[in-house]
Amino acid sequence: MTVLRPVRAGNAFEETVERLLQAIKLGVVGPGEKLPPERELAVQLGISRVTLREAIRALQEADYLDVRRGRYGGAFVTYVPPQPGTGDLRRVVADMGTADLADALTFRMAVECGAAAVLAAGPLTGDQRDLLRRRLADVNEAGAEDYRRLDTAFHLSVAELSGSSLLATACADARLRVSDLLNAIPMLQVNLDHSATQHEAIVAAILAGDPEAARRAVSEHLEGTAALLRGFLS
Amino acid sequence: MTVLRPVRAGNAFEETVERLLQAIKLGVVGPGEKLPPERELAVQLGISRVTLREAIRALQEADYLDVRRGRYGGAFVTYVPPQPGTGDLRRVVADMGTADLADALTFRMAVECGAAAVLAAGPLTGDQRDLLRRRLADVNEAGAEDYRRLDTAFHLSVAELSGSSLLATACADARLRVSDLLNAIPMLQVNLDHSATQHEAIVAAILAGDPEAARRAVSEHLEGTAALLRGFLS
DNA sequence: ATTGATTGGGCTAGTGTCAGACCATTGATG
DNA sequence: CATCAATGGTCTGACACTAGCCCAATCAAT
Repeated sequence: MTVLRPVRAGNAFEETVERLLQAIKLGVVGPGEKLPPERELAVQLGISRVTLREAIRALQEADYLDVRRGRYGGAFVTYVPPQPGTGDLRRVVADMGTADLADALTFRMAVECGAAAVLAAGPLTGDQRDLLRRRLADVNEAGAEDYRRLDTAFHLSVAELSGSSLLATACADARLRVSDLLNAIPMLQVNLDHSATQHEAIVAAILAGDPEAARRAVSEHLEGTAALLRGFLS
Repeated sequence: MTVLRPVRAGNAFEETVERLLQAIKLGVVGPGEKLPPERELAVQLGISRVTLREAIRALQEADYLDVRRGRYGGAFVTYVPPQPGTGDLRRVVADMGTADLADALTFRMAVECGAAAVLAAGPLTGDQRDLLRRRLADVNEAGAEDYRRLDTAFHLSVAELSGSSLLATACADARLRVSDLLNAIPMLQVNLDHSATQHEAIVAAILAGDPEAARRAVSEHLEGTAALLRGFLS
């Protein structure tokens, strides 16, 4: 039964590593940037500094972080997303299992469509409209190294602007579950152009305040990604 | 930022109490039924028996459970959902905060609409169709005491049949967040009739394989509940 | 009445996690 | 060059949680 599932996913250390890995892989803290100071971060994550430091050390040893002491020191992100190639995709899928893959794609479709619809339905301030346009522009101007990160930022912005933190969390979770997959598929210019058009459509629908159109636009966009995945797998 | 939120909601004891309360309030284990044996349940919840027992004792002292020793003993649910009255509603809302309320309603709307659409889109086996009809019939035949529980079961069935365990979990979570509210609003015959019609529409759309209609039907249904809440609050 | 299986009740030793204090290093600033 | 603020590094005592074991109660089957 769904409700009598494990109370916690693992011990505090493991969960913390997972979280930091999320922040890094999703590009919340990009390459060269640093995590917040330990004391601060520990509070944000609701754990003790000791546990946080263990997690940081693990990521350091796995070459995700470079930790420097002293003032202006900190834990700097060294991880750069791998240049994608189709070769890895099957391995990534094998790692997560096809059932989980379908689950993740379905979940993502549901929550992101929902977030876009909610956002389009509500009134938007000028700042919010600007942010949305800014993120859209960022993706369009992005080079190959930054593309995934800024694409993620765009999608998460839609979720966060919806005003529902539960939805935003769900979208972040969903995105994370597919991020390894996305990183493994090659970026072809055709697909990038296609995505750009779809991103435009999403923003247009949201700014126009048309929930149905927004939902449809997101749906088509994500369906495109899913189709791409299936294409590389078959 | 969404991704650097607390790693754990509280200590194991608190989270366990919360979970068991979920199971009880959502009617996963109905009045008079008993929880699984401690050793078994502890494994399911991924916690030690000691911690589980503390949680059970807390619920026992709060009169949710009656614990009996010996063979054929166990932790029996004594909790019966309170007969609803509008008086409590304001207090419940005050407890959770209006921002959280809006968040919960939004989240629920997104995930349940998504689940219904997914379910309607996919092919359904005969058994699945039967289960759906069965749950619908259960709600319609339910007496006042069983109504909320069977209504929950109906909604959760839609989510679980969608085949996405992530979505099902999200729906259960969403339902839980509003369950206190639902329990606090009075059940008027008009509303029950209205809900019954909407439930029929949802099932019809799903069985017809029409995702758009299914989404719309769920949306109207939940919007009705939300409106009802607003009505009692204003 | 006896037995045996099932279940809750309780104990202990070991490990995980926490809060808080203090130390060590770094580099900008005066 | 000395200072100082910000930051990572380390230690300690307390508490939470776990695994595993054995005890106590209950009740159907014999």
